[in-house]
Amino acid sequence: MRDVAARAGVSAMTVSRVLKDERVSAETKERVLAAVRELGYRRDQVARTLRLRGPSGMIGLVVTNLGNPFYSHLALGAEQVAEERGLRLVLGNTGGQVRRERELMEDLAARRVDGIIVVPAGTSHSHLDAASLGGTPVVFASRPPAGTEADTVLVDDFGGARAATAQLLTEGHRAVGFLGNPPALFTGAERFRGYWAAHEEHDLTPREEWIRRGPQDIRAAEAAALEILSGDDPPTALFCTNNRITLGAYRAVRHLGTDTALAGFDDFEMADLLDVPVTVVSYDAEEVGRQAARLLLDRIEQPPGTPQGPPRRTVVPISVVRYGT
Amino acid sequence: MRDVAARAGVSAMTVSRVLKDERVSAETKERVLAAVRELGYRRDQVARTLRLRGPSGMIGLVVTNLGNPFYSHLALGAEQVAEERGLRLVLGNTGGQVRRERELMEDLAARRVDGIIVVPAGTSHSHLDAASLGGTPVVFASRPPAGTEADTVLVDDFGGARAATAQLLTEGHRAVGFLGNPPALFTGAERFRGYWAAHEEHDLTPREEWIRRGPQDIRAAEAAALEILSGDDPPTALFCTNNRITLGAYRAVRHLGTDTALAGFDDFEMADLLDVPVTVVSYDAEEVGRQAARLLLDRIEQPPGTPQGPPRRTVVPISVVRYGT
DNA sequence: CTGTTAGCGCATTCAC
DNA sequence: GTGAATGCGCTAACAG
Repeated sequence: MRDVAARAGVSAMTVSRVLKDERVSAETKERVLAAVRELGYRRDQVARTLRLRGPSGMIGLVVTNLGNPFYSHLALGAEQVAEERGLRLVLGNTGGQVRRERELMEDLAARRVDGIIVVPAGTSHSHLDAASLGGTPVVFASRPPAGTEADTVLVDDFGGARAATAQLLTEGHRAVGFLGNPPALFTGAERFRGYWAAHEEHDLTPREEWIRRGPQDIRAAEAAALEILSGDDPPTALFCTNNRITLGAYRAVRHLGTDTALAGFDDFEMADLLDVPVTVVSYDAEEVGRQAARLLLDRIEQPPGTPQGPPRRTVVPISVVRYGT
Repeated sequence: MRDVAARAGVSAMTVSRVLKDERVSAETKERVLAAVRELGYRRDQVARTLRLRGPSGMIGLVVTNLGNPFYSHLALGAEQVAEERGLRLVLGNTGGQVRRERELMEDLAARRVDGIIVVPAGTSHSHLDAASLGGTPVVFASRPPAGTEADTVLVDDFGGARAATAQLLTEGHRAVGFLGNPPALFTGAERFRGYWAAHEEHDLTPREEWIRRGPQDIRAAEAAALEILSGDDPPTALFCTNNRITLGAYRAVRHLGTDTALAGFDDFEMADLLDVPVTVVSYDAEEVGRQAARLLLDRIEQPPGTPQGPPRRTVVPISVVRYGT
């Protein structure tokens, strides 16, 4: 900046003003801009952030597994909103490890990110509290905070699971199995609740033999589905809590050649091409990211000193789509 | 830091030393660490980066579309390697717009990222040159630089397309259509070259009517495939340049009920469950990100003053997988 | 409209 | 082993 100033025959302060587009004579401005171009000068964001003692222009995004399309779409949505404000996204992948999560949050706070969106990993989230992070605002996505309070964006897990299960029941199925995430996961618990609620509303009680709350990947889901469907008196339909599991179940159904109906959380490409009827809970993963970013920006753009409002919570709606015959 | 120093009854300098684990008496160290804990002190990365005049501990990743699984896996791979070195990833999504790309690169350089991995958007990349970015090292991923030189990681586009096409020809097909990206895209051009080369090696020349070099998404690909397959003397197989297009082609084949064989770049879930034979070019997208990050780290960790070696180029291998009957 | 002074939070250099 | 001065690059606040 000094170099630019020297070349333009002005003080550093004037250069700073030109770059900020403050009141400077047109002529001086021209000279300074010329010098900037000639020297290929670029204002240093790091020094700027330090001096301004304020926003770094970056927001953190901490997810459990970027390889999962849900999270990459969430990231995309958050990026879109951040981009509109000229904010950059700093990414962290925890792999579901609480320790990594804690380190990441600390590191992001130390980098003075303006706020953090996090898909929390563990079951206790006191280390994700804004206060313990030097006041960095935090928004939870996909799973709600436990042991702290914060803005949150959720998917309608309960409603989606209930509606999809209800769809099967309405079609006449009376024996609907459940294949899905462990109950320790918020989404797993909610989706199971939905599955159960739909049954209650039809005055039915699911049979324990038809329920598997463990499988996490396609292979495990396939194995579990094979087991359920090979039992005596197998269910005529299966509800699956995510698309990996639905795929596993489909493999099993296809393998056995039964005409088991499937319903599952998460839409997927090709769902309409399977040769068994599939009901799917569809929602906009990008929208989860967008809403999270918006909640965060609302906090960030709050003038300092303003009393903080209570935590807000939004829910991204789902729709049930029925494919196949 | 001053607060911590005061509380521990030492100077700020000593606190700095403790945090860097330099020679400090064990007793002092203990007192300082206690003060750090009590005050919840966290060393400011921004000030640190400014003072050290060096590494910010962040690397930039600029991709065209994070919603595409290829890029999100690339990001995941890059994150893995960065994570090992304690580096954070700063993400930018260009949507394929050169203008956004230029702005992003500028911004990242201004933030003093240690280096940038970029999937370039346009056809001329002089604005992506390290020199024009204040010396920030740049690595190209998936597409090579044009109009500048830089380290690059590519997928074996040519080899993959050739091998997959050859597979079809070896199975006896003599009429193989081509469905794919426009030739302006590096990958599109390379994959077309591969398709063509396989034919030459079999002393064949593909017919123009079987070639569509435009479709970019599933719908367009489906339409194009329907067109080709509905013509007189349609091909008995199709080579598709990416998984979106393969899916579109599959829809068309399924719709028409022909027994057209398919081959395509990119593996995808369920490829083995389709009811037509599918040959797929499989590769590790995460590995592209990992290798890009490694090339970048090699540059970054080069002690300043060391003469820069020539640009390096690595190619991620592919394998051909045949599914179905 | 423009320049000068001072300091953001930290770490390097030199003293002690 | 520890402390005091100095400056990284930039910009508020206050002159002029």
